[in-house]
Amino acid sequence: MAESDLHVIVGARLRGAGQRYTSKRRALVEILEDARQPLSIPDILRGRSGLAQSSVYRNLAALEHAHVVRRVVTGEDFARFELAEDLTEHHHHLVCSNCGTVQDVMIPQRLERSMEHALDEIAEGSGFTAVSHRLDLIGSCKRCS
Amino acid sequence: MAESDLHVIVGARLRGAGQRYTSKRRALVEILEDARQPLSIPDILRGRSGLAQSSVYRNLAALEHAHVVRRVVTGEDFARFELAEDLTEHHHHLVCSNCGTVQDVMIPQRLERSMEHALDEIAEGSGFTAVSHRLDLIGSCKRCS
DNA sequence: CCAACTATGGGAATCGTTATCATTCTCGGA
DNA sequence: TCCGAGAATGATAACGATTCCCATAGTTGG
Repeated sequence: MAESDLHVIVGARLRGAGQRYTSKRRALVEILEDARQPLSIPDILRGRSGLAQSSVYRNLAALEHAHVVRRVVTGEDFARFELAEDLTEHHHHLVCSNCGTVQDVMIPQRLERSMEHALDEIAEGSGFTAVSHRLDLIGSCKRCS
Repeated sequence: MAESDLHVIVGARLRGAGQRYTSKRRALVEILEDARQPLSIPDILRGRSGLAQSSVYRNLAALEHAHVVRRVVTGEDFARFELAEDLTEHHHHLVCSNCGTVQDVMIPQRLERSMEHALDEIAEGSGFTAVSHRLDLIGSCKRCS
């Protein structure tokens, strides 16, 4: 996806939610785009967003509500955020249970497809309407093991 | 697994961690065993554990450390707990993004196996040592949809 | 029965996250 | 370009789940 396309799409989604696409929010989106893994608020504040902590929280909430970013739950005591999957690519996570870092990973198309198929059946059988799935590997990252 | 076996195993694991298996902790284990889905602390306090809130937290931490219970992260603002998988059965979760409930579900052995195989390869290729995996379906439960 | 140690409960402390509010900025209309 | 309404920002207070602390009660081994 071209750089400009991303901002056009994000802008459209924000306006659709009655929000503006300010320079601060653009900076936030760019920081998330450059990262190769979901970022925590401390990570983002360390970056050069030029945003106050309260604004980072508020803007991430706004972006999440506009389906631009997704909150990733990790078990650490703070949340992590990444761009929504339809702005990047469908992927999963390698979660290090020692240091808490999360690394993006993709799995073979074939497996992804057979998994989705099976999950649809399961959901249906349980009267559950599945919207998405989340597959994380828990273990030790290269640095910790 | 017979009822008594469970308590024998739990007792052994706790003693192995230098802890006692008190009646309060036994009550906690039984509440988790009877539940068909991971329970939150409020859920547990509503039950008849007879435990103070601080003791529930402390005991769940002790049980988690002894590998008797597992903390389930859901994105709600409180955690949920379930018995460790080797005390029950390997399963996954249907997470309702509306009301927050989590329902246990099992997936076909065939898929489970091909998934594990693929995940091992992926982890290895990334220098990651996988210990376990987590597969959740996100969507709307029967009651909410 | 004692002594040492662990568990318990209540409440204070912690810390990530949210809400509040005064100020600043932005966009559209005149 | 200038104005005004509404949105965004930043500093700080409030909130709530979880953890910590400590005095008391219970348990275990000798």
